[in-house]
Amino acid sequence: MPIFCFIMHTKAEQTTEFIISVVAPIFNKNGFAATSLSDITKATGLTKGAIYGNFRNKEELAIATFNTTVKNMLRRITNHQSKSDSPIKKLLLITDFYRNYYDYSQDLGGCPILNMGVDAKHQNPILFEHVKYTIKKIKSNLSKIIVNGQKLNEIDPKIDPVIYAKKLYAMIMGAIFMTHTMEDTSYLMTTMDQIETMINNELKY
Amino acid sequence: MPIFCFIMHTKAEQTTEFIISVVAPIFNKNGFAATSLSDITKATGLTKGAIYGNFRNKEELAIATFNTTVKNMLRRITNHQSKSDSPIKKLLLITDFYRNYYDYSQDLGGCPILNMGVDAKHQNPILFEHVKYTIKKIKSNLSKIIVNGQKLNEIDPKIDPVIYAKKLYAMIMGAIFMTHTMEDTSYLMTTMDQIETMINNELKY
DNA sequence: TTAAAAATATACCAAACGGTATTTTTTTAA
DNA sequence: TTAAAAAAATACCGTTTGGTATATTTTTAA
Repeated sequence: MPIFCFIMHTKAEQTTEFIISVVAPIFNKNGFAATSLSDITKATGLTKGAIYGNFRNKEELAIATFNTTVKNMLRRITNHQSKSDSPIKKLLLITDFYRNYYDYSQDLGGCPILNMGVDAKHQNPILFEHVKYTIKKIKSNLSKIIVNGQKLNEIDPKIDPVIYAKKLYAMIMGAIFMTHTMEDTSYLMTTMDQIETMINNELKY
Repeated sequence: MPIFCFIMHTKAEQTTEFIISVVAPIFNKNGFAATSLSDITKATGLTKGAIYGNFRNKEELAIATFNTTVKNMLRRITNHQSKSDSPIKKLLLITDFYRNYYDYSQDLGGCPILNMGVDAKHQNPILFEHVKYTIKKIKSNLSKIIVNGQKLNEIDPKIDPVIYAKKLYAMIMGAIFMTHTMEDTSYLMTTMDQIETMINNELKY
């Protein structure tokens, strides 16, 4: 008969979570190939035995760290945009979220979608698929907000939701790349200004 | 007394150029750490002796490949925008260039600025400086076109050239990232549409 | 044609790589 | 408290890593 355990996690679960939390920013910063097992053991203070007892191999660990980081990030965005029911205001809450994205993503070791999108493309097809899946989810979230805005007569019905979602997310990713590469948050700020202008001038009904 | 040699290159120069041309897309695709000397010798058909006879180490070779690829790319953009003297038309020629950028950069193994910007950031400070320098050059080119457009009364004098150049280049880089990651050129196309709309609606005087 | 110089190939190095089999330690539940 | 089970540490594996010293080949210019 199984024992239901609500608060405590087993030792294994705790270790697994601990490894992920410590290793996630390392993989995010250095990429898959440039992160070695010795980087991982050094950072965690654990031995290879412990790592390979919790993860089948380096790849599985890398995927777990990416998925965990992204899951936390998506929850945060969802939380943030749930502060309003109005689609237009939801979009403005998203630009607001990304205005603070540099500080947030710095703690993660950079933007995981950007970093893994570039890193995994020619290195790790499975990890790369996870990146694409994540982008599809975010894009779909954006386009659903636009569709909803059209239903509620907040957004111009002539707008193509999918195309506009693509445009917006490309702009966001570009601002993230430029801000991290040039270490200059004004890229994020001015791009969010531009998106807000577009929301007001092109989207609003 | 030196002999001036206009057509022929010495054997060494030929080999150096050959190595760069073969290895450039490999570094661009895989990144610095994930490209091994054996990748390099395999692709060139040369031995380590030949490689290390032409380059001090792996890093110097990586920098040489990046600089060569970028130099060729910048020459191509410069060429393209020189087809008009009008600043507004120069900007439209740049969007036109990036509409074809997916096919072009595919041959290079992806966008070197995007790939190396992400890859080198936590791996190779010298290479990363080269990326930043390149971005500054491109951004400065854009802002000079805008300044010139204001001088010629083609562009609204209320526009801040540096801020607008940042905005435009962030959008371009975002479109490049999305197109390469999702393997979908519509990101580049719709972003260029948007930039052209901005040129016509916000920039034009 | 030939000898010096330059370029390339060969053979080798210690260190680090990802991964595994085995032993020791710790946790678990009776 | 204790024995079984689970987790972590240790010791080891073959391979690959970037790099170098030396030998060989090729180019160069007299």
